[in-house]
Amino acid sequence: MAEVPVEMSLRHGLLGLLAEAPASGYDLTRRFAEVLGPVWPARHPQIYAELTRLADEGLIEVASRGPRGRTAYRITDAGLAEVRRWLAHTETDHTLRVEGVLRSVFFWLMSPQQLQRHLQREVAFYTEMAARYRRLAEAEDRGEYGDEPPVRSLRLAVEAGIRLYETLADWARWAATRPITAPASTAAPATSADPTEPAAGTGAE
Amino acid sequence: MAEVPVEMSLRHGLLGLLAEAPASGYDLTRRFAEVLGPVWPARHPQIYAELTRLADEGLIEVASRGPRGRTAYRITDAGLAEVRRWLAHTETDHTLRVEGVLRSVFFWLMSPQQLQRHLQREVAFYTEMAARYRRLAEAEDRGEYGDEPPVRSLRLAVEAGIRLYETLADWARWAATRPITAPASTAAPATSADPTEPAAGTGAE
DNA sequence: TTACACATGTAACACGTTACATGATTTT
DNA sequence: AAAATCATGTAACGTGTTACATGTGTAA
Repeated sequence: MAEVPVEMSLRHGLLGLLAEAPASGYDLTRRFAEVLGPVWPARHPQIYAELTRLADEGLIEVASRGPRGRTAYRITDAGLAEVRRWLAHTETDHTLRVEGVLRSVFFWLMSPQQLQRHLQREVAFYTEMAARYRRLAEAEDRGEYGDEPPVRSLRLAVEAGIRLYETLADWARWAATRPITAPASTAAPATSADPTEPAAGTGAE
Repeated sequence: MAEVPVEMSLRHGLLGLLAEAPASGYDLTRRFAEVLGPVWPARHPQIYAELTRLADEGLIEVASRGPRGRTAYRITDAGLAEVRRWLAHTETDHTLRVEGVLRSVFFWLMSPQQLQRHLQREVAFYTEMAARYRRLAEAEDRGEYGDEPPVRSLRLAVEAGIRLYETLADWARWAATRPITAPASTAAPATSADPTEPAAGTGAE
């Protein structure tokens, strides 16, 4: 209680999910993995630890105990107030941390062949993710999950997923058309003895 | 040398920057803050610690010592090989971690007023960041930094910045038009007595 | 009866931030 | 002479991952 206010997204993510309905650490781990994974990953040890802390602080409480040690938690009034405080009265941390973009700063260290291969894989990945979120959005739009406020909120996050991954796919496609190491006339020349490529097999993969 | 291969973006980010030219911890801290900050933040204690480790492992070496204890490092052949290995032969970590999107999952816990206010601020922030990157891109396109491969690479990262922030700005604007808590007819009705708004001050902050 | 999904946890370590600390050179 | 900037570092802590460990209930 005499603690300084801390910012920490996982804790508020858990509180937010529990604001919808009681859930166990196991449930929450799955929701994080399935829905929030790409936006906010969290493994079970971290989740269980945080739940213990939240309970100690009175922001959540045990709702029920089930079969194999299953412990479901319910959010308390204090917990609800805390998520709301976080949402409405704290600054969003705007750090992005996109490794795919960080790597692009160093593309000049790759051979044109390696770069094309890399960007193709990136495009494939981002496209697939965009499609996955698009399917989710369509299911939601078909009303498969109802249209309660929590579902409408989730729809927004899903839309962000679609748009972000589409943007990254477009970006990677565009990047593939830009000459980096070669002074270049138009696009990739495909063949060239390249000193950046190690002689023999790359080993793994 | 008998170490297991580790993945870790900061270390490769540093190696990548040093592949361009020798630099000190101070220089690298500034480059991370100025250019890579929004994509990959790193504070000086982490950078100095990592530089020490990289030097121990022979991936970089002291290039020169300057005025007030300044120590510039240069990448070694082993270091160059390591960045290249990372770029061409390791999987990109595709985790996004965007707090602004995580928060959207819980928008239903905010009053319409709070939500509009929040989204307005988000739009403002993302728009400003997009503009900042756009200015950088324009300077690069004007040739102000030359057109060497490292600059061309950086141009790609800058483009990603523009596109990602624009996407987020658009998304936030779109989100503001979607009814969450109200069953709604068209757009935001602006006034409504809302039980989600706590009566008095929320306390701290 | 065997395997699988459910369910929770600990320990060790890797990564990252904040606060503190120190001192040198340069600019005003 | 003071302030700003350069330049590096330590210590403590917060956050996040991996590997290990353990046991229960259900379905094949």
